[in-house]
Amino acid sequence: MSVTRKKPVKASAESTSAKVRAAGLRPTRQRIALAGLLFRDEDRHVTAEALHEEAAKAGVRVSLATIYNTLHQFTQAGLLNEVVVDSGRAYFDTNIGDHQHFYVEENGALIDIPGETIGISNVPTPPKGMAVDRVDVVVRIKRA
Amino acid sequence: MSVTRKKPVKASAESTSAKVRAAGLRPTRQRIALAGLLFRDEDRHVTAEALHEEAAKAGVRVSLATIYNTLHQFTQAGLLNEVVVDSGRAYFDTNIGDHQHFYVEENGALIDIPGETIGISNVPTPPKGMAVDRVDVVVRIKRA
DNA sequence: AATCTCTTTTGAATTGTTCTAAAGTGTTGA
DNA sequence: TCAACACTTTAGAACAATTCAAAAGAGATT
Ligand SMILES: [Mn+2]
Ligand SMILES: [Mn+2]
Ligand SMILES: [Zn+2]
Ligand SMILES: [Zn+2]
Repeated sequence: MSVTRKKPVKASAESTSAKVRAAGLRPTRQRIALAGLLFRDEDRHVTAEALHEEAAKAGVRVSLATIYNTLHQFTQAGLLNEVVVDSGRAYFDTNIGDHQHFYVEENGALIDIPGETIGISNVPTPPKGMAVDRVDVVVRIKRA
Repeated sequence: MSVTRKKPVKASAESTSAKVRAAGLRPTRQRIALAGLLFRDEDRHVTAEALHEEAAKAGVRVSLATIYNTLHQFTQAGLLNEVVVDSGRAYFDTNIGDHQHFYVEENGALIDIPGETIGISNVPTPPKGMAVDRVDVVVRIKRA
């Protein structure tokens, strides 16, 4: 049988608030609204600017500074992961499980590659006194 | 016997100029000086700002705009590779062979991992109409 | 409700990079 | 050898992404 990861099908405002609180953060209007946008459906990848626009469209007034604060707090709380694929802007990922990405250089889109898919072997031992924090694999793709 | 990659042991001003010319670029004072710094010894990883400071220390007057122009031109000419490990600044690598990196988050240092070391298998097929451009692996390390 | 602490906001500040347009330099071929 | 042209460099402005500061606002606790 295949190991299927449970997706949060539909998070209520209640559980959203609880999720924020469980992360050790006060469930403020802004944090609840952003968590609602981020975690209501499928896993997703957002930039600060994109989330800001999305919030605006959803009628939620949140400053850009708060978007940045929130993304970083959620990341620190383990609710989000940061994905580094571009030396110009930061992406945040609601999929916090072990997985990799396709990165479409042309339009900046990220596509998840399930964690069991790619095999990575023989990662060398880090220099003395250092330990592996994380191994990131980015498959850059472009129009064939 | 082991396959040892040839390192450019010591590039003369002559050959540096030739290298720039061979890349289809006019061997200007700035480009020759920067190529000299970049390719004289071992493979290295630089940021624009770091190369700018290094040039200044070496007594070469080059504007930051020229550093950026040159790094991009060298990259486009295949003399350098860009390495994406930080969403805040761009790194350029004089090692253009297939290889991966350790990235020391603490101080921004990059350490090469030879191309034959890490094994990557089962890279999935990209979406229709797309092709793999490159697979990047970054091993993020921190103090143990 | 009073109070305390944590948050949000606005706008300025910073950082990294790109752009502009004017001045300078490499190349070519009389 | 040098004029003429194309390509380069430069300073500084402009931009984009992100962070910071200080003051106003809002959750939590009593
Ligand atoms: Mn670039
Ligand atoms: Mn930036
Ligand atoms: Zn992802
Ligand atoms: Zn390298």
